[in-house]
Amino acid sequence: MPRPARLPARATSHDVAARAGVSQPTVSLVLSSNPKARVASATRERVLRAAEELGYRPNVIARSLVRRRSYALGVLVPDLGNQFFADVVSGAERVAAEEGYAVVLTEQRDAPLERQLDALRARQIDGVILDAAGASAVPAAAFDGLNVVLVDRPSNGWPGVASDAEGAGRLAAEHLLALGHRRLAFVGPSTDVHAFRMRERGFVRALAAAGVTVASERLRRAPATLEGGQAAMRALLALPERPTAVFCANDLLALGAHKACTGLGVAIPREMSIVGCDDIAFARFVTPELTTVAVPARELGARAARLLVREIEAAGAGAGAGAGVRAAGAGSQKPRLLPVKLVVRGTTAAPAAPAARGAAR
Amino acid sequence: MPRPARLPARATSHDVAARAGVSQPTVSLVLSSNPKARVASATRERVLRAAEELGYRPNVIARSLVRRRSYALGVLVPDLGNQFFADVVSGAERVAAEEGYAVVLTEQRDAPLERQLDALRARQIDGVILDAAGASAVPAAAFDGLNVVLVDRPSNGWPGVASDAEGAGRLAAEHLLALGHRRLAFVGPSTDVHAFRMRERGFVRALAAAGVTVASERLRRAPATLEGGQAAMRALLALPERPTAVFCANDLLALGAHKACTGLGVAIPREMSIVGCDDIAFARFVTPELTTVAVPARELGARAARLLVREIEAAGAGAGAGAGVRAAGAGSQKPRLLPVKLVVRGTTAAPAAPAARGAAR
DNA sequence: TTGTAAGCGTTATCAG
DNA sequence: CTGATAACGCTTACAA
Repeated sequence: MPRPARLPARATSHDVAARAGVSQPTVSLVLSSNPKARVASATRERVLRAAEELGYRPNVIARSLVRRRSYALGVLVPDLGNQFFADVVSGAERVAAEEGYAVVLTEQRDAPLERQLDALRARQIDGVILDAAGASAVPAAAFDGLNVVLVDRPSNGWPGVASDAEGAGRLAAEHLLALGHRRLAFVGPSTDVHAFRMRERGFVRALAAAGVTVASERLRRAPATLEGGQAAMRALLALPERPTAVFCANDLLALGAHKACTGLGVAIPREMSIVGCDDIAFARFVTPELTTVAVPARELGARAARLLVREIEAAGAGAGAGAGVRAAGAGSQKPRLLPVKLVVRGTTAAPAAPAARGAAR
Repeated sequence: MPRPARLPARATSHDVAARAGVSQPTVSLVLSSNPKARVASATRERVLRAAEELGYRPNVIARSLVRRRSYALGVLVPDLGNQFFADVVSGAERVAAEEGYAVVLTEQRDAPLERQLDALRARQIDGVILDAAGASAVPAAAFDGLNVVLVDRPSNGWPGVASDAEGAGRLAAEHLLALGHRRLAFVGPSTDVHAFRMRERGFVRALAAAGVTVASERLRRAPATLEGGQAAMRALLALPERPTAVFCANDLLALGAHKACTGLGVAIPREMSIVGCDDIAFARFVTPELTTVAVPARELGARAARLLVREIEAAGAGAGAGAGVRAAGAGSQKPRLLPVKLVVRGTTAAPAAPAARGAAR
């Protein structure tokens, strides 16, 4: 059947070749900017002009097929609705674009991680960025033959980037201690997300180092959401001995706590100091603004992408496709943690009545 | 050169064929679930088993090359950091996944739209979802040969999905009028984003219909951000005749206004009623919670994806690739607007002192 | 320096 | 019903 009259069907390298009066591979040579491509500058010129005139764009799919590389990165996030993850994706996308890679976005949802990875593999994805995938035993074989970078979920098996979550907890503790707080609380989810765990640990340890402990009834577990934070704070406020300050594992929780206090007429920060973690944009939306520990989400994504691209190109150059199995690759793997930063705003102050001595010096 | 010892190199359809003792095309027939593929159930079984045993996954890239379809959708958003867009992407991704398409995410940033589309085209993207691209004259030729769906930016040239932005403005107006407000203000950006424009128009018209006008000094322009909202509200509060209520073009602005009031000790809603638009998650984070008009962002994305897929498959089935030029395709194009919904929460009430008559009935 | 030949892994169109 | 055979558009030796 004669192909239906199709508008200017995309020009191929053959068309360019014809127009330039050269062979098709020559076109490829000229345009692929292959280092060892020595073509007479005369013909190069002709080819370039022909390509220009035809508006030629190499077909990435065809290139992928023969090179066995798609120049695409998969990015897997639990939930785009979470500002933090959206930022990570944004950072990754920027770098990917700079490096000439496309980003194939996949939201985790309910689907099993294994299927998702499989789908990406079918597309010859060059590597994937895995964002805070619950440490739940990943089959490991699921990663077979894939270049992987983990975000905020260190693993001795695969390279990754993470923020200094323990440091975040420590900063919060030191800040609160310095203000004179001694009766402290912590609110965090019970899931096994590494970053949350470390924030808690950092907080508790820094306190311990100062001789302060968090009474178990002041250590509340709650889902990392607004509602979780509200509920936890209500429980805290109902305690016979209220804490004077609380550190929340993320800003959502902190904002929930903030809301609970406001709703119950508990003055922030006079009666209750609150410290969050992440520094999402909305930390500044409430009154008083939330004191929090800033985590560079975008930067996290950017580094992950950079690392992944390096990994890919190393693997690609060397042993062909089957890479990604061994961990750090060339050993250049320094699991350096991205620094976090305390951002003091309006939700923290010295405790109201007693205890206002000590670290104040 | 002998290929470097590579771990279980992905099985191809040839491998499956060999193992099943059939020809390669047969494998393709069996696995592509082609409707008119009548293969003896005996061989079908064998093929399926062989594929299973080898863990065979068809190479989507190869398929794309010959079918001239990538089964991938491009999604272009201005800024993932904006909760609203993130939701649109999320909705689109869900549907795309259901329909067997991957999502290639691109953030607009500074890059010219034209380049971005070109990059997508090079990847043989089957279509793109364009999210609130500023109505700034898009070269039109940039869309050549692409299936496009516009989100929240109606165009007579291309199909799209949008929310009932004008209705949103109307709902806000009616709500405020019903509460007895007569001295009203509007805050919105000056950019030519269609949805914002329509929200404003709906608001103003509904008021006009009730014989109420928005004095020009109570119509504030401000970037659609927290800061913009704050600044606008401060200006409003400084007016000799303060409005008793304000409608903001989106929740970010409303939250900014909220914050300005709280900071200045203006009681919400007693002294100032505020209505936002979008109903992002954070509308419930503040105290009192924000009254707003809910816009189904996720649903918007979902519909866009659905529409795009339909468009693609129609084009693919019919006239081959060159589609997307004419607008609605099969004319099934009903630019139905997604309904919005008023969500009354804590930031609206009857005005304090006078004027509390009228629509209250 | 440039052209020829041979794939990459599929799908599609035929004969057998 | 199944098996050759020919693309799809490009890269990469290898020859001329």
